[in-house]
Amino acid sequence: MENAMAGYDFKTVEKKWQEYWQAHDTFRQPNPGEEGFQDKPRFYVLDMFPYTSGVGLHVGHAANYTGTDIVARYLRMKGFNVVHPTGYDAFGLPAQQYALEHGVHPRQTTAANIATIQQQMKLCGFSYDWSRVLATTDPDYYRWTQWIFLKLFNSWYDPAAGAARPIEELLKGLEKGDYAIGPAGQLVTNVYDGLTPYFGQPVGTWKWHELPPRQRREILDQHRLAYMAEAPVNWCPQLGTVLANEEVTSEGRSDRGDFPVYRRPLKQWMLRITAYAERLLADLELLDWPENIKIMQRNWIGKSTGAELDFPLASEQTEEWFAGRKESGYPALEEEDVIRVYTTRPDTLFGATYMVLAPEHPLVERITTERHRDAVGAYVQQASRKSELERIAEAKEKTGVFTGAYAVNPVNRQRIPIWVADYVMMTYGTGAIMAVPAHDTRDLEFAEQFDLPVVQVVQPPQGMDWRGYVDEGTAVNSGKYDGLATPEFIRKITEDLQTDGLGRFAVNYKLRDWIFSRQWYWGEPFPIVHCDNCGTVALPEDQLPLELPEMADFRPAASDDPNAPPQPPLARLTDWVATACPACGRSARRETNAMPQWAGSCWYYLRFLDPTNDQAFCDPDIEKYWMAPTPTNRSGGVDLYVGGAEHAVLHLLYARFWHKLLYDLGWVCTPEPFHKLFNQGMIRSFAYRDRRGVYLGYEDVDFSGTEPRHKQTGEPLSQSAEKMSKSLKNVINPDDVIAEYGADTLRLYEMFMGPLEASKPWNTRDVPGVHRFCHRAWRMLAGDAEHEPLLAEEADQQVERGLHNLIRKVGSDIEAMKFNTAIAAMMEFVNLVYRTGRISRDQAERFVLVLAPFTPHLGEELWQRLGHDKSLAYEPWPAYDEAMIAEETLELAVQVNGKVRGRIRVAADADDDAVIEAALAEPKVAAAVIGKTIVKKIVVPGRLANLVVR
RNA sequence: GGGCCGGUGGCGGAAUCGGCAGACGCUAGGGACUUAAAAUCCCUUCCCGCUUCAGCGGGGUGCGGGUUCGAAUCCCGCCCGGCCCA
Repeated sequence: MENAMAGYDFKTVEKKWQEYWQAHDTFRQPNPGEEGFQDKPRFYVLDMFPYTSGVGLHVGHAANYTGTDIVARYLRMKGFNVVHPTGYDAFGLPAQQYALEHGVHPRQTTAANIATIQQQMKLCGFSYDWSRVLATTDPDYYRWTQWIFLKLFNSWYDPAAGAARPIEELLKGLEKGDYAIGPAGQLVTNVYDGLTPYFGQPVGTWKWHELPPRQRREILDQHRLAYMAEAPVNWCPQLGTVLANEEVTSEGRSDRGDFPVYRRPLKQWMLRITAYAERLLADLELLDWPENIKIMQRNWIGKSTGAELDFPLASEQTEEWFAGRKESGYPALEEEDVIRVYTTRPDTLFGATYMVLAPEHPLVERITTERHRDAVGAYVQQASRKSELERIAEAKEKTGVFTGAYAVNPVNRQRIPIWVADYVMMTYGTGAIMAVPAHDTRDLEFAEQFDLPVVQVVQPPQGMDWRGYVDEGTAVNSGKYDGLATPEFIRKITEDLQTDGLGRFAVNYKLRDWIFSRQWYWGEPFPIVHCDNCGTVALPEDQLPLELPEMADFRPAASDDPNAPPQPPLARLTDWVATACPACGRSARRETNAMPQWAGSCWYYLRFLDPTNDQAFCDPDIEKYWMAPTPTNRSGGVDLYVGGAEHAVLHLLYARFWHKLLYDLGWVCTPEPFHKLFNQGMIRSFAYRDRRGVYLGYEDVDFSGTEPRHKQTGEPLSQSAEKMSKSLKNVINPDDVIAEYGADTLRLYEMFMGPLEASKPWNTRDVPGVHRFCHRAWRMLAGDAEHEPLLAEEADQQVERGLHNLIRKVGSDIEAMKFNTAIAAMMEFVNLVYRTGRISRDQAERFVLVLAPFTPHLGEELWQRLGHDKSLAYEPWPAYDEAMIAEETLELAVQVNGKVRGRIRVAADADDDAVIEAALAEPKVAAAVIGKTIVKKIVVPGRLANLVVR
């Protein structure tokens, strides 16, 4: 078998060209100002870089990277300067756990994993510019990750400017008296002298110079974009760290290790991404992204409009209180004896029959009556053990307890009970809700569970049950508002509440600030020092990078006690922790948390542009050349970014946030990092099960018949396309495919399977088909032991026409990322040449150039055999001539009443009358219309004619 | 429960704007070449029916309706699957 295929020896050929590319730096792309740089249009094509797991690349990565590689190779031939880099995302919990499991330092396992992946990438023949490679774990790289963190730390979000600005400017503003300080530390613009009710109570407003130094520092710290705050987090005592929501399973356990996870308030570093909520939402309009990804981001940001309003506690409420409110207006901050709620449906206020506080709500403790104290305490305790996901997921069975306290519905002065229930989240809105069971699904379930009153206030359209009706309708049981349509009602009642000092219009976002610290070892250290004298102090930039210190035992402090204090591994390095305060020189302590896994991937696309710069994260002129807007890229940023949809929200949102910060501060020239985004689909693979449901590996399946059978027993097996996983025994390893068929075949198959964006199953049986095509292409131009090549002196006109058609088709398909149909067209062309029996040298060369982006090794080797001595990587993409493609005569289908009755051949430029005439001359058509009246004649140029008869 | 995407032969898929459904590849069957096998090449391969053959007729893109000269494609309702959010 091997012997007969001696013609195309992919093993030798692929090795030869991989070595050639490496030796000649074929894909090195110089930057502007560098030697060898040519002034040409630019294109930045980027893959989501891989996480350096221990298992290397899988076929899904290979599909993604092959797609971008084809685009990069094509555009180089089209005359673009193409920057096409890659690197490694290498910090984080998976790498640390992998290292722990293997008893090796993560530095070593990471290096080994990087070496494996890089080897795989080179074996696939990807045309990366290896002079730009980086890993997020390189001190030269994370130096700038830390630098950007310091930019966050040293900035505040100026709502007036709608942008981040250096914290010094805030300090200046405070010193000059542009701002005063409200009672909660919030900024008060001095225009109204701090007395206007809109800005809160006039009492308790301070001027900057009136405050003691410590308080001044705290106020500045409160406004930084990176700040420390107590936040409810997913605490996993056994892993000894805080986990991100997506690292927690729906059962409330850790994704890694399956340990219990607890909700617990802990002081953490936070990034103020919420300041950017509106811009992150609005700027989606600038982007050429798949609509579903934009929708996911919009949902995640979760903007809603509605009203914020106050329910006084029944114990405090008097008519004087309401009169006072009308006098003083709606306070900016929640007062002590009121429950503030956010609702998108203030029109349902008359139907609010009870209230619910989140278990973490600060009022719970204060308002619970003696009789209910034990039950409430136990409930709050129990709720803290559930993850947020778990609380949301428990849709069916609602739980909760009565506090014994009552609030007053401000519009009808009714006393309504206050409950505590975990279906209300402290992290959404104000952590308290007014419950309108008649028109809210969860409130209704709760009310039914605990037998609370349900009052209709919305009249649904005819024929629908009002109970549980959540959409818009007409107001009922709502006093003077009865009869109003929902939108009008919302506007009216909110205005009235505002007049009465009881509420106001409000915008709410689901987006939360980003919890940015982790209690693990394998992450970027924070460039921060804690000083008793100066507070939280940034390291000066010239002290970066703050290198991650070596640790023999980097195991996190695991504990069975959910209340034990976090002990980041770095805290055990007492020599390292002890340092001098950069501000005052006295002894101080280093921050011992580490950054989360997302940090490094937030800006890597910028470092690729100027990876060795030690003066800046990227030179501004270089950044401008590669990122500035172009005619086809209005927003600016990476021209094409390809990766899986699993990063639709977090990575892409975090990177956009960091990019906007750098944009505000003038470090980058575009508001968005990635102009065009493309999501490749998941590659699944067939899994085989016997009657008992036991999964079988491919080596145990007999594929020879029409249906898969068990190799040993002959039992028929069930087949289903599943996500690849060890337990389903259906993992396809790209290295194995390369060993058996070569990289060109792997590339070709992955692109031929179907559209890149579609989810599709790997079918091992289809691989030889594209492999055969490689051999056919080779034999066509180079021959083998038994066959002469089809190269001929004289060009065939049919082949020439087919070639022009092919050049056009492949070019437009690559630009549309439709690689599967491009390959089908190449197969058709090769079939045409075999039928014709000859192809001229000149035609052969153009065909090879078209083929090469897909199967670069085969392309280079054939190119060389056609008499060229250097790589085809920068050869111009062949041109095509429309006139050559146009046929002189066309075959049209002729329909009678929509059914095809015959075919005619007419001149390409035949007019409608000529087509109809030819159609009627066709015997089968004539037979179908005979004796009938033709009532309508339709001619679709180049396609068909349709005669409507009666 | 809500949102988004999808459902086309034995399989992966194709069909630019509403215009010949099933390109291309695989599988399977048959044939040529061969001592034999592999490789290669050729033919058949959506379903049903008629026909000795050439060929002919009908149905068909998850299901049911609709719009249209014409629907895989557009609209309405339903079923199923996937992803995201709840």
